[in-house]
Parts: sequence; structure tokens; C-alpha cells
Amino acid sequence: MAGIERPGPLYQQVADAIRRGIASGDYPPGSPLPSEAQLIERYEVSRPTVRNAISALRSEGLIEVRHGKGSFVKSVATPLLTVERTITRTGTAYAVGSIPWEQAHEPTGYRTQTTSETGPLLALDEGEALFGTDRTLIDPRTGARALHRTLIPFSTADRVPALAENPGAPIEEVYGAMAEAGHKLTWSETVRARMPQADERTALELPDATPVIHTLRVTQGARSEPLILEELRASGSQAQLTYRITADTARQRPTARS
Amino acid sequence: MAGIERPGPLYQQVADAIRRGIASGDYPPGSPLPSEAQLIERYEVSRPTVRNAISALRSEGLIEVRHGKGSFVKSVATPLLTVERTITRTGTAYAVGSIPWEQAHEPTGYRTQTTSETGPLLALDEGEALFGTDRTLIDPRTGARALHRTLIPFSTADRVPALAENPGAPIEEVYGAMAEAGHKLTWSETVRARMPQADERTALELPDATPVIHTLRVTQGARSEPLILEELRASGSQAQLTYRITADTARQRPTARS
DNA sequence: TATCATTTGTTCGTATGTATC
DNA sequence: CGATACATACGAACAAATGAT
Repeated sequence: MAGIERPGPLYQQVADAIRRGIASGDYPPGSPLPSEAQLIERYEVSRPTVRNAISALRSEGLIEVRHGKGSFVKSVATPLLTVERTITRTGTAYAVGSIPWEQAHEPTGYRTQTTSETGPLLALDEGEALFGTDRTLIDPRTGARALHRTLIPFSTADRVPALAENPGAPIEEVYGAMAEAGHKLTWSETVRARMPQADERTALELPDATPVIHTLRVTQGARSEPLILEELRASGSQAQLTYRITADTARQRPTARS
Repeated sequence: MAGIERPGPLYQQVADAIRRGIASGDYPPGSPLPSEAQLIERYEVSRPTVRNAISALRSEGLIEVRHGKGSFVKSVATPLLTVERTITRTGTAYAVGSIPWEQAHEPTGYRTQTTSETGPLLALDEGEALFGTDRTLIDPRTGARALHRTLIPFSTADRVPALAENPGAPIEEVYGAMAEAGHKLTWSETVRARMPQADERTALELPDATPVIHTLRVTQGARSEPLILEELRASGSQAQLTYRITADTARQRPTARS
């Protein structure tokens, strides 16, 4: 029926036809695709071919398949949650972003050690002792989830009594405690994207073909020495991060030549 | 041979066995997995089952499959390219990041219009005229690619003659031209992650199961009015972005201008 | 250069299990 | 319960890419 005679694998031709149907609005967001049996009839191909085509669309994040129900076009205009990665200060009181997250449950505190990844960021050897606190955050409006982790080295807590007492305090209070202990704080943050691990997929309730956006934030003292490390993981399709950038005046001699 | 009798689908049991082999170091990064024929023999399952297992590992980003050659464990310690999203200023001269990108080819200039996505970011209606410039950037050390786009509204170029003359200039020069025209610049940037479109997959030379990290940077004038828009897209597995954050003292109340 | 064995890719067929309504 | 829909699993054949002969 539909003109499927162009080159390329059969299943890609079927996938192309469905892609066009989605793009043209024949299958609007949220609507079901024809069932496998119907696609077999319509394009006169076998079941494996149809399933291969569906599998391709799935891994592109175009559709979502629900066992026993059918395949559905994903809504492109996903309501995005914007996470402000800015920090404001009033005296020694800090405020982080502007989203009032809810906590899925009480934060989990534990003791752990630096790894090959976290060690260098904290300028510590591997195997140094850390306080860890994990939180599952939920945005009340969209239901979007995020995983937040705070890692506080013992060496940092030693110099800030309030931290040693309560390393699992909300992060604003952690910043405040460090500021009151005389630290002048700056932060540096790295962002990357990757496919989720199995446990992240369940914890963040991620659908198929959705990447995780993963940030590591290092809190630094006056001499740029790392004090604590935070980790935030969220659904790349649901959440976006925002940063404010101001031009640093280059008083140190510029190393870049162009 | 390997104890495969636990519950769950057969192909997942095979995938689990291979996952364990990767985790335990039996299959170190870069090394080939057994061929499909060998996996069929070892686990005594059919070819579709083996292929299903491999497909699962593939979509998790654990392995990479090359036609005619075999399946290979992806190197976990991918050499990451760090893209500094900071800006430094010396007088009216700006420097962006610290990576000396190479250009794959001459930048492509064109005229276009605001869309439903770019319009709001530039505080313009849909359909306003823009200068566009596209670049394909290549990091000479890692070969990692990135796509950069600059969008300059006519209304901005009108007030900065240097921009109207050469809207495709390097972005540092664009900043400099705006500064010399009397604008005091700040930037705000949003980051998100998603699966690539087919054209992005080829342009960025992305392997399977690698997300795209996508940033939108708005250059703002003294009254926070948007002046130009930049877009950067890069491989989420190869590239990571870094930001520096300093605490804003909260004397101004946050402008809810959205 | 051409051929061949190996390995993955595509496509058909068929049967049964499991989730949803 | 039954009808529909997707998930899993087996078997078989040929195509296409790769590397070595």
C-alpha cells in the first residue's frame, strides 16, 4: 500500500514510513501506532521485520511500547523541568536554585571512601573516608525525579564542627556552616550525559531511550581547595539545567593564544 | 556451562552472564566478546536469543558491535573532552573556554527566522529574521566533534554595525563587537540531554547508545535583554561541560521575566 | 586481484508465554 | 473468561562486511 520499494533494509523502510507518519501528524503525540498485526498486513512484511522497525523507533526515543497495550508516540513537548544551578548568598545564608523539591523519603546517610573518580575531584587519595548522604528529590509539579548525593571528606568536617555533627543537613546549611567557619566559597561544576544504569533507570523511573544528565559540583574554598562534592542525576528528557555566566576579568596572564 | 537457570527471560540471563563477565574483567574494555556462534554453543540457546541479549547490552552502551568483525566491550574510561563554558574578558576582548577547536570546514552562513523554541529565548515573536552561522568543530587531540550555531537577530545587528557586516565572525569577536557598541554582557545557559536525531548521529559521528548534550546560551545586555543565541551540541559520552559558579549576593530580587 | 571463511545483518516462518481490557 | 497485543523463543536461509589466503 504505502510505497515501500526504496533501497535499504525492509525494516528501515517500515520505520521510515512510521517516522513520516509521526512527522506528518498522522500519528500525533500520545496516539497509538497500529498494532503489529496491522503493520504486518499494511506493509506485507513478516513479524520480525515489524518488530525490528518498532525496536529502531524505540531506541530513537520516538515511541514507547507498553506490553499488552500497544505502541504510542511519545509527546515531543515534554514539560521540561528547569533546574537552576545558581547560588545566592545573603550574609552566610545560602540559597540553591529556586525549585522547592520534595524528598521521596528521609535522606540516607552512610560512610564511604573516595574512589578513582571522586578522589581526584576532592584532591584526595583513593580510600579516604567520606560522609555520604543520598536524597531522592521529586518535583511536585511534574513528578520528575532526581538523585542527589553529598560527599563530605572527614578532613573537611574536621575543620567545620557543624558538619561533623550533622553531615546530612540540607545543602544550603552545609554551605552556610562552611561559610561561618571562615571559608570563602566558589563552585565548579561538570555536566555530562550518558545512558542510565539499571538501578538509575528504576530510581529515576526512566522510560526507554532516555539519557541521564549527570553533574558533579565541587565546593571550593578561598585557595580553590576542594571541600565537598555533590552529585546530581536527573532524566535528560525531563530536566534541563541552567547556569548564569559572567565574564571573568583575566588578571592572570592569558595562556590561550589565537 | 555457566549456571543459567535463574528466573527471567533467557536472553536476559545470557545478557547478565556477559555483564558479569565484563564487570569481573573476563572481557576487559576493548576486548572482543565471543562470536554469536560461540555464545550459542556456550549457553545452548538459539541465535535470536543471543542476538536479543547482545541488543540489550548494546542499548545500555556496554558494548559496540561492528559488522563483520564482532562485539567489543566499550572502554569505560573514555577519554573525556572537557569543554569550559566560561568566559573571560580583557577590556573589550573576550576569550571563550580554553580549547583550541579546529573547524571541519568554513562556517556556513544563512538567513533564517525565529521558531517557537528560539523566539522566546530571544524575546522575539515567531518569524523574526535572524543571521545564522553553523560550524562543525573538531577537538584536534581526541577527534571529538561538536556542532555550534550562532543566531543573531536583525534587531541586534542593527544596533551593532560590525555584526551586520560580518555576522559569521568567531564568537569572541561577536562578543567584542557588542561590548564595543556599549553593551555590558552576561550570559545564561541551559543544558539538556537527549537521544540524537539521525542527522546529528552522522554529523557528530556518534556510536550507538550515546546521547547528545545540548546547550543553549543567551547573551544578554545590561538590562538582561537577550541579544544573541548560541547552540552547542556534542557527544554526551565524549564531552563534558564545566561551569564556574559564584554566589550572587541577593540584593536584587530575581526578575520573573518568563 | 580474486576467493574464501568468519562474523554480523536481515528476513522469512512458527509456536508459546504474558499483560491488558 | 476470552480477545487482543506485545514478549520470548526456536529454526532456517541468504546478504553484507571483514580479514586472510
